[in-house]
Amino acid sequence: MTKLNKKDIINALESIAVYLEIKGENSFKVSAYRKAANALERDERPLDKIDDPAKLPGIGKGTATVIQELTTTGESSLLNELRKELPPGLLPLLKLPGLGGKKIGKLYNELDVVDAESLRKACEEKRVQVLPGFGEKTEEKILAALNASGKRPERLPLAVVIPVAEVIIDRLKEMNGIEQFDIAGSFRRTMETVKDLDFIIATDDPTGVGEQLVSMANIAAVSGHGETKISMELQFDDLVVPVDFRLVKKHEFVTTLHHFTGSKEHNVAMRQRAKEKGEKISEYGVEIEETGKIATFDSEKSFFHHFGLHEIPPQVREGKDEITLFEQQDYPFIDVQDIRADLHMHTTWSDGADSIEDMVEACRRLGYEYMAITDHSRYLRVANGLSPDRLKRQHDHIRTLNEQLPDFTIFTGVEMDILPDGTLDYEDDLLKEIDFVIASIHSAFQQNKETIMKRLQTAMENPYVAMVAHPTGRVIGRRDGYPVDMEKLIKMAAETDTILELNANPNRLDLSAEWVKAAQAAGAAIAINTDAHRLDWLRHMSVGVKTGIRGWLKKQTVVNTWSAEKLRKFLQQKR
DNA sequence: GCCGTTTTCGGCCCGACTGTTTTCAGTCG
Repeated sequence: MTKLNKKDIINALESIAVYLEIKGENSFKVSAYRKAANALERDERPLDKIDDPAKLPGIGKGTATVIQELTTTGESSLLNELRKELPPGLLPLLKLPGLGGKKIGKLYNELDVVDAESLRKACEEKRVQVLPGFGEKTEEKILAALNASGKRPERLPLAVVIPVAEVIIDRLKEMNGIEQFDIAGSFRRTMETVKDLDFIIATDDPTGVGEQLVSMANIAAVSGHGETKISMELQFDDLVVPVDFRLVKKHEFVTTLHHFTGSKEHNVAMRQRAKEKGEKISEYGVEIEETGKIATFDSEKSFFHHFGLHEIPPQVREGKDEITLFEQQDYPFIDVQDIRADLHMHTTWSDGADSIEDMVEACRRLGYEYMAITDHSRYLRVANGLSPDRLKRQHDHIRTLNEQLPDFTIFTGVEMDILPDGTLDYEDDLLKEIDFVIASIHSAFQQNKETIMKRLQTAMENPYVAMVAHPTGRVIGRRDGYPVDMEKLIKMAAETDTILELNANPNRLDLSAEWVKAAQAAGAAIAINTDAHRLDWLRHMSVGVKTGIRGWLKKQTVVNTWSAEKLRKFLQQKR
């Protein structure tokens, strides 16, 4: 028997839900299995620490029995039964847009469709359009979806859609008849990847605004155009981004924004809370059932207040325990206003695009009190890494600049490579002269976990290394990074007083939110830095801060919210 | 299938849009 882990069991429950859906089972029964899978996923304990799954909300007798069976035998008789009954090739069909359980069930029962290939054949032979509930258009759409499937990634990295969102925002600002707009969805929650972009627009003239929207540039297709909702695909070179617009009245804006910000689970939890006090939440407001009156709000803050809650930031609206937590107290989240420095950036001295002077000027304009210039060390030749001599010259230059700025501090710094053999790129004699030494891995990603951990350990134990940058080396949607034992790394960071970076570049977001949470809990210090290689990347700070909020990051944990003096003292105690 | 000091039965979050219909089912978020 193969031992199943928690993820396997969650997947099994989800498969059962999909099979039942195709079978045409009661939709509430179907969602009961999905809910059970969710409940298991949301609980942070490992499987063997959950002695009675039926105690979790959403898991009852039936699903608990299935979980029990999966844990003890590695199989589920229900799932086995369903697999015998229905061809597994039907499951992926649910991903095709426009096809749900009911339609797939019909296709299977009436046309013997068993997988994508037989579905394609049925469409090509025009057997689908004659089924009741189907038609010519449905058949065309299915065929188009089959041809498109697999060609496009299901979710797009945040970094890829940020520029698209910015273009749309600029266009909305130019349009007539828009009173207010904001972006919602997983983009607003600062998820690492998003499926589409959702914009909420307040207007008295939905028809006029709708016409302007569908005549925008870069539209590849308009897939839906109704009174209050317009769906389209925008195309920029090879990149296709699905975008939804919701058009509502000004007084409905806040509840619509909240609704489409989600998450779905958060909304469900909020609605349950509303129901308990005899109210009903929809995107158009809160209906007081007794009087039939609809309450609307002028801010999300007052919306949450209405339910006896402090304002919950979008980034933690996950439907976990945030709602009960915000009943009692506010939470001291980090805020972008708290940031007083950026401690990781590059200039023309290595692979940056802009001069030291320009970076300094930009940081001053951002309202920072101090900063660190951290170009690459000599090992990174492709990035024009600095020899000890060039580094010393650069630091002399920085000190001169610093003297001219009475109200601002530039830390000398470097992003020093941790070499493949585990040694550091510079000697201690040189390092001890530098204010802020970052250690990073940029090479030999394929080494095993033990070797990588040895390298990181050497860096962290060095008294002059202030911080480890982008701790896992991942690039979202492109590469996983090198193998790191994160729990051990976090423990070492706390023990050696080495700062861990939350790299704010939206391609990296490294540490990820979940590890931010773990690092803070373990007492490690965190810095949020942009790693800017050009002036306009300095603006990524807010993405980093929002990712921190997703990890429940508090202001006090973040070293670049401290004063320059406090940070210097912290660095000194390690030396 | 899950849930419950108003309920152990009868609800389950709610609404928009499309393509099929000829008043609505299915899908989606």
